[in-house]
Amino acid sequence: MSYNQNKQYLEDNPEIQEKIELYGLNLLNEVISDNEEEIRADYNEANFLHPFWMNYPPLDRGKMPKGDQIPWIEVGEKAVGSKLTRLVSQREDITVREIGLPTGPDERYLLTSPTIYSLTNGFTDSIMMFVDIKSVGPRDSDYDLVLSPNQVSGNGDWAQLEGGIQNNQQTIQGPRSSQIFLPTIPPLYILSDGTIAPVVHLFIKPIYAMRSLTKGDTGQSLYKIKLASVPNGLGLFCNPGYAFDSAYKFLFRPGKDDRTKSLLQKRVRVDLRVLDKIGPRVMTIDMDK
Amino acid sequence: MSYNQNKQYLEDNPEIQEKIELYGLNLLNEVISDNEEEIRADYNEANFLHPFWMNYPPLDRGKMPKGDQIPWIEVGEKAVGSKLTRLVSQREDITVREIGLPTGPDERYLLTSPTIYSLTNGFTDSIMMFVDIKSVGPRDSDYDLVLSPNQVSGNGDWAQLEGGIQNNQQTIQGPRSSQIFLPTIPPLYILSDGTIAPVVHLFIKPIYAMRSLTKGDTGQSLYKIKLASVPNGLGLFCNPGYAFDSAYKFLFRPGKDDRTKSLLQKRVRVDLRVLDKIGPRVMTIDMDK
DNA sequence: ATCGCCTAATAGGCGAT
DNA sequence: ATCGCCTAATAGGCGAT
Repeated sequence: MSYNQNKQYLEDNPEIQEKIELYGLNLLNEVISDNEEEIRADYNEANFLHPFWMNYPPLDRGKMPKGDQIPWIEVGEKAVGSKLTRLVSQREDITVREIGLPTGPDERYLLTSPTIYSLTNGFTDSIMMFVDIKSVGPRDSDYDLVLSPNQVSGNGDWAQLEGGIQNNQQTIQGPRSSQIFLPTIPPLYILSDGTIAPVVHLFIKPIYAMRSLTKGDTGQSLYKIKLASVPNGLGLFCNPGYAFDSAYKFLFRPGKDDRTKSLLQKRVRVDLRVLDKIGPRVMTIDMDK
Repeated sequence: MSYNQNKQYLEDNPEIQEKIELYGLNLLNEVISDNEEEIRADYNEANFLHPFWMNYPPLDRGKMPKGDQIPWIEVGEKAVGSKLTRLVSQREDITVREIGLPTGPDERYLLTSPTIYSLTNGFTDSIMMFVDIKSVGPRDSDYDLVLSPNQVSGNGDWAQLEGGIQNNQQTIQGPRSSQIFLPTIPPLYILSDGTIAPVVHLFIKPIYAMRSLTKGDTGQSLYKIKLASVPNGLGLFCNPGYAFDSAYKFLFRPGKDDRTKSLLQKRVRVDLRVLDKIGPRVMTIDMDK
């Protein structure tokens, strides 16, 4: 049970976890800056290619779609999300491994680097990168993340050897409403070769403009990218326990699911305005041409 | 409308399209062979990590699940699919770009290489790789692919400049039943910089064993990987028109969707036993330890 | 061997308050 | 500003015939 020992160490030394979370955040920020041109070009290429998909677009969905918007989810997942994973893997001192897991976010990989070794004072040279792409257009909120249980880690207790890790349910109290949220991800993994891999949760939020609304133009083009680092389960629920700190009230708010969704599977909202108060965990990058 | 000119060229020279399809197939095969160890290790790591997800597994789905199987979709998509994309991008003479598109398969990217330039006699140096991961366990067929409309290209007519590309609906006649299938992907793209990118459709089929069934063991481990190259829309429906050739009867069979699915959105089955007759388009790689 | 019955998980637009 | 109403698209296990 080297798991419990290492979890305890991370719990007792929250500045270590914070360092590697900011390392991941800054890494994505750097990679975006270094490749801004390519990201914008490939994202906006979807508009140029309109004749190739216009007769078979992803169909309107949800409640009362206005009809002038095209679901743009996959453009961001590929031209930003997959691309950044490749670009990260090409960095000089970084090694990437796609470790098998039956659930998790869009992009997930073990990232190994001597930089992590020195940031953690030799505790580990690896982190489990959990990166999800969260696109929005001009009609949805650009200041929150809607997260599924499989995208958030919890306190990660592992009491019985045969029992596996377990997370506590959290009551999410918003200004008007409340719900339960049950994160399903452990705060760290111990791999078969002994690698200690704390989980780092990053979110990439491509924000697109609907040019029909602003410029009398057409297409949905990349406007901004927001980056966010959400603390892992130990930081959120153990030490320092941001989720329970009144300084960060409404960090979590109820998500987008309706009452037909099973209580324990509901998504939660993370408010970037509040997350930003915890530290330099939110970045906005202008991607407009 | 350089599109029509280039489409015509490819249609008139089906051996060119075939060459790049086999190039893509062999590329994936090589990359798997060269990295067999890593792929197997990362895939099977999901079993070692059982304690980390056992309390929050992906839930059983579909009709009458037996209860001893765990949805293993994402293990294959990441430890095989995403991994192969990264490994391809690391090849010496290959460049990868994640071109934005609102629909398509799991992995899609523009692949540029001098090898393509010479294979096509200078027609183009690039192909649009459309790669989908299709996992199965011991209780599903290992000899067919179930393909969504967004994973298959069609004849790709582009008549009116403003009209965009259009594909013909196909009637799929199986031994017992029939359905309509409407592919939604064009056989080639012309990018904003003039790049001609014929679409190459490849399928990676990780086959896992349920060790509880065979060895009195536990876990779902990688057993084989099948690779398949499905001809693009020009080859299938124009020239030579494999879909209509009685030598390849039942290449397509009805898919897995039920009658509630809109007629034009139904998936189709591609029979690997028949596909194999078209040429060396199916490969099986033993991945058992 | 054929084929379709059947449901989890993801995602974010947009209205109601 | 809050929050939940609401639906497309993907996927493959497994039974019925």
